[in-house]
Amino acid sequence: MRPDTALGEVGGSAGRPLRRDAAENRERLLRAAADVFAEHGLDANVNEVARRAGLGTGTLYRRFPTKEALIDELAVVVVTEMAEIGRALARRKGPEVPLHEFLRQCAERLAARRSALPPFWRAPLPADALTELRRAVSGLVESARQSGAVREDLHTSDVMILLWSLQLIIQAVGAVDPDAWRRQLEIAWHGFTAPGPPLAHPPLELGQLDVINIHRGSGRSGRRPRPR
Amino acid sequence: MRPDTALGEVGGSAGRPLRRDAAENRERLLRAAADVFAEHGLDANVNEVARRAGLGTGTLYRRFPTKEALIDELAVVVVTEMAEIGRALARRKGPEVPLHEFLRQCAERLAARRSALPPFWRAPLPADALTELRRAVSGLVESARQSGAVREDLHTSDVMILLWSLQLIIQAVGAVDPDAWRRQLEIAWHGFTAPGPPLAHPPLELGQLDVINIHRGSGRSGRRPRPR
Amino acid sequence: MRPDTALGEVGGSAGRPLRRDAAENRERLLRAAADVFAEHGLDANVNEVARRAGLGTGTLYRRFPTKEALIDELAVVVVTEMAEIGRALARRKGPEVPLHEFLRQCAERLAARRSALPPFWRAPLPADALTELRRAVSGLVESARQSGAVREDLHTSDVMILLWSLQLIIQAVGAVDPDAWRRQLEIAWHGFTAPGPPLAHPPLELGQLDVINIHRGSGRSGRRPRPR
Amino acid sequence: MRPDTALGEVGGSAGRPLRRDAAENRERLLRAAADVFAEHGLDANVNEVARRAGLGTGTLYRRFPTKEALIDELAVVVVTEMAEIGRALARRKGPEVPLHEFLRQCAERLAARRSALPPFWRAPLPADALTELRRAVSGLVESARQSGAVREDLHTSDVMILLWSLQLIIQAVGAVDPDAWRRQLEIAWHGFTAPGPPLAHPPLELGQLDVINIHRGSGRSGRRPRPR
DNA sequence: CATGAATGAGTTTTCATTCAT
DNA sequence: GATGAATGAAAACTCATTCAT
Repeated sequence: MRPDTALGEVGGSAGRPLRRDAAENRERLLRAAADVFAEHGLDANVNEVARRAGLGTGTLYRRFPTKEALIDELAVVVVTEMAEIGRALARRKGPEVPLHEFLRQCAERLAARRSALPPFWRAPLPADALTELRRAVSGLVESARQSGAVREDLHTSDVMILLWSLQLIIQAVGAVDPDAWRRQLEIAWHGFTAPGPPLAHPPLELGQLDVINIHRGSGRSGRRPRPR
Repeated sequence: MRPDTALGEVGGSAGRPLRRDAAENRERLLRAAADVFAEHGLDANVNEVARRAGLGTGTLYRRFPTKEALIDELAVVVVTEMAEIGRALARRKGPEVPLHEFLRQCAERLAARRSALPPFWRAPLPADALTELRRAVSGLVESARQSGAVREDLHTSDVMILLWSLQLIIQAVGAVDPDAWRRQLEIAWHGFTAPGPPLAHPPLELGQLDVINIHRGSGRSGRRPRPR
Repeated sequence: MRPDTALGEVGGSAGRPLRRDAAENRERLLRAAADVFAEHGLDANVNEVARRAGLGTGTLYRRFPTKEALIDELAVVVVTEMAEIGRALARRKGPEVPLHEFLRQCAERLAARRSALPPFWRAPLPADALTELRRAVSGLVESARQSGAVREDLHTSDVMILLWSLQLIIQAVGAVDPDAWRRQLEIAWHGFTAPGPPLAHPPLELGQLDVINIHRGSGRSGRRPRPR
Repeated sequence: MRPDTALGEVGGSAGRPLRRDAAENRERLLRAAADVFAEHGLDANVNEVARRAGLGTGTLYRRFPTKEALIDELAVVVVTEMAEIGRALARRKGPEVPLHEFLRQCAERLAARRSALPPFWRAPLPADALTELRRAVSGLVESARQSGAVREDLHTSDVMILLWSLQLIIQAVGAVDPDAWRRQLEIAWHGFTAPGPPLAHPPLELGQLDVINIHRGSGRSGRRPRPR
């Protein structure tokens, strides 16, 4: 999926420590951050991230202005990936229901990236990334509804919430059963497709998903830069 | 719905120190903790909790030996409440499906306690409380299966996971739409009841729910009590 | 006597931050700690040490992971110095009794370092340092015995205990009479050299000196580092 | 020795908890304090002392206005005991050297009271108690000198310092060898009695022993009462 | 009088962020 | 550009002392 464009060695000529390319450092830091946050939670030490990336603290701060920004970036990576999955499936023609496949592939990616998930809880996510995802999901939901694959009144926000729930399940019990999400997705899909009278309760407005509040970055914790 | 014995108002008109009974202080602290953690997340300052309760830090630490213990207690309150709801419904005879009513009432309680939820994420919860809840849910699932209200292969762990998901939804978007969970529960219930072939994927073992890992309170900071 | 390499002045004229080398900071911290502990005892505030060194608390904790470690290091410096004095005298050829000279020089050093002594009480000292000292003393005692300078049954532990006593005297009354130890050493030396029947009571085993217990730093307070 | 005058039950008539006599409480507290301080050092918690005495904190504070006072009292008990030993021996007629016997009995008492020793380090000791001890020791030294049992120039302060050293030894290694002091006293006594030219260094003035500085109660630590 | 709950300043330690080298 | 030493505010927790019951 998303090509790791920045991963190739860019090399240098001097005999000293090969001038590492900025883009490569960025990748190293993101990978290290994913690991460290997965192990210790978002409270993990930012120096530990730098150390794990084999870089200095200063370098980390050159790439990401704050710990906040680093975490956000991790979340963006995940969300962007899911948006791309959605767009790819929308293009594809075939007999299977793209929405179903989308959920499966997303969960698969989430499970693979399990280490990068803690930040996913963070909200508000950078708006752009979320908007892309929402747009992609909307299209899939629309076409699923039109093909009669899911109930008439299924809403995009219902799918978004399912994604969140799957993410929760993967993060929570993935270590113990990496495939636990499959059963829950199966059940949830039954919920999406089961026939019956319209749902009694209205869906969440999409805009409301922006204010998701899981604590972290809302109830500001952490040092504030020292004024000089 | 069940009087708010655990965290509810404990009398007193206004005056000022109305006779600070130890038990009352405990309640004040739990209420304050619920509020503060809801506002700032579990990283919230413990002194803030004491201040909000109108008590000294030392008093808080007299009741709860550790920040950890305070948080756990908050979670236990919620879990215990749900177990009680389950036991009450199991006793009740009537036409409605107790499991469905159980989920509704639980969600209702969770929504009412929205401010007390952050700690609910914590795991492992003290084992006793969880065991009670699991036992209650098991009974409800069993009878629902036997009455044919839900699919044959619905498992207790599926319901537990749904509870977690509802909790997530309430915590995440409850501020913006306190009733958002109703729709999601409706959909999920359809998933539980929809007819069809057996689920392709096996359920989670109940014991595995114990190792849930959400990273909060693992990346602990601050003093640890001096070992004696 | 021996240049003050360990804690002594480390150059720099006046200006201000003269190039804060890590090693220099370490010395500054040790010197500050010696002073502060001498003034306020081992219960002294660790922040005060940092402040006295003109450094931030964090810097102190970068060099010494724990207050404990800082104190230990101070003790090690003193003990190591005494071991070196012993080794130097063992090499030296001459008419005087090296053991006597050793005691004199040690006391002289202790008196000069009076401000650094509180931690010396701490036990158990890091084993290596103590072992070195014990080995050096053993040699001196042995040769003193063979030359007939001291009684046949003088034991290394007797000398170690005398060192402790001298340290006590210096710490206790040094402020009021910096030379008080001279008289006590003189008396004690008479005790070591006086002829007569063998001592009626057996010496302490050397290993038993390891378990010395003076209670300081056992009644620990404050944060413990987070376990990794 | 010192009769435990206050130990008898004083009894009460009411059916409720026998009104414990104030004097008895005092004794209980002192005994508990000795134990606790011996176990944890002078930094030990004052509540622990009360608990060990089976009394409330308030009761402790009714008997001793501050922790400081409690500690001082413990030291006074020991010093007073030694003064009494001295006076008793001064009265006794016999062939043995009373000073030698005094040191032996003192050490014996110190070893027996090992648990009460930590406070003995404290200085300044309450003046009255020390004065008594000093007076008693002076008499013994004087008569020992006149009988020719010890060197001409032995000074009272030399004996006082020996007492301190013995105390140190007992406290430090008593747990491992309760009789270690016997050998050290033997050696020291040889130092007191060995013939030879006068000591080259002058004795400490007795008054100077008052300013002994072992840290604790000089470099004021601990809470200061909150001004109201 | 005795009790023990309450108090809050003070302690040790952490860690996001800066900046001299 | 990269580094990692330095920083110091903030956090969890303790405990001598007070005082309502």
